[in-house]
Amino acid sequence: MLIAGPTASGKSALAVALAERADGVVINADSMQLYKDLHVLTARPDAADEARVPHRLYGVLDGATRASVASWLEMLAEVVRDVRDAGKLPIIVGGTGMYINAAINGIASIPDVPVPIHQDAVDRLAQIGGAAFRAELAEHDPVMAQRLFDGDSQRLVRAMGVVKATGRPLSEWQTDPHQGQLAGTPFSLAVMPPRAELYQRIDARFDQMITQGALAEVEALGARQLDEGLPVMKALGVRELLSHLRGEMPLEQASELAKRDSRRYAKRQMTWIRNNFNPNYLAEEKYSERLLQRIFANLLKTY
RNA sequence: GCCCAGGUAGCUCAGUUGGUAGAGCAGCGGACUGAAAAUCCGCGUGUCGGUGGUUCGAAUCCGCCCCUGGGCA
Repeated sequence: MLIAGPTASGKSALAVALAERADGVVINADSMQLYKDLHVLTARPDAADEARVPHRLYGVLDGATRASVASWLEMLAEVVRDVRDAGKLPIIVGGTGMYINAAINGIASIPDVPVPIHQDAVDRLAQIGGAAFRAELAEHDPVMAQRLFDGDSQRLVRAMGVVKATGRPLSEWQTDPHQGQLAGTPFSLAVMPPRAELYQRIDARFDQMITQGALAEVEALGARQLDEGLPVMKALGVRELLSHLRGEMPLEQASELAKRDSRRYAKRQMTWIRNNFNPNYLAEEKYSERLLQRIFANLLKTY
């Protein structure tokens, strides 16, 4: 089973409820909840949830490491196999569209880009700017250069790194047969609450995170002096709360900015779900008992 | 009650000597193939407080009314 939804939609609560009734295991498909450093701020399931049903792939990586779709997909394959071997139902839940997409469709098998080559691309881009960098990329991978914008630094660097490291354009690698998708056809669900209601929940939840210790968490993360480019450092709220802790802005302002970023993120997630995810069941409301009953009815009808 | 200053986008405000309006923020739509809570692309969303008038033409000028803030009583 696959559950997608924007942040604060209640998809995790739904996953737990379904797992309880269907002898399932909840498996994380959320890039930030992979890291152990930010328990509260990334809204990871709490001890009470974990006591109700088994959870996998939550807080399994150190913040100093860099996950990727590919590494997640590998971990996922192993976990799903374990869960199935145990005769339980895997329930994959998360808001990271690219991960969910990989679970359904797999990904092209592309060699790793060595760190020095990646770093060269990063430095080069910073030095000559996006437009010139993209022109250089066009000499190695015209298809990708055509497809990307000057400002899309992340994809430009990735494309350059791959072609330099492998001698073959990323645009070609990506047309290779995809691998690693899950076997079978999952029952898929999307939780898409009304916008205004979701935004209210996001705002309220952030205040709650603060009272539950998000600040201390971020302070501890900051004390580790990790590279600012690491994924965990990009979690929503980290930048603003660190800024507040350095005395650069009042907590209230940091909160407002973090909430705004979270709302924008939720909007991007919903755009992704609308246009890239075709669920067996679309719930345009937040999680509730009634919703659960309707989902079960639908499930039985489908299978 | 009188005197000022204001009422323009969801918010804060611009708006030349009259030619039916534009910035920032918020917001909305979209892309997404190994950092994805990332990284990008696109879009003003409007009874210019109301109503009469002057004018070919009014957010701009005049009258009256309503509302907000400040002052004087």
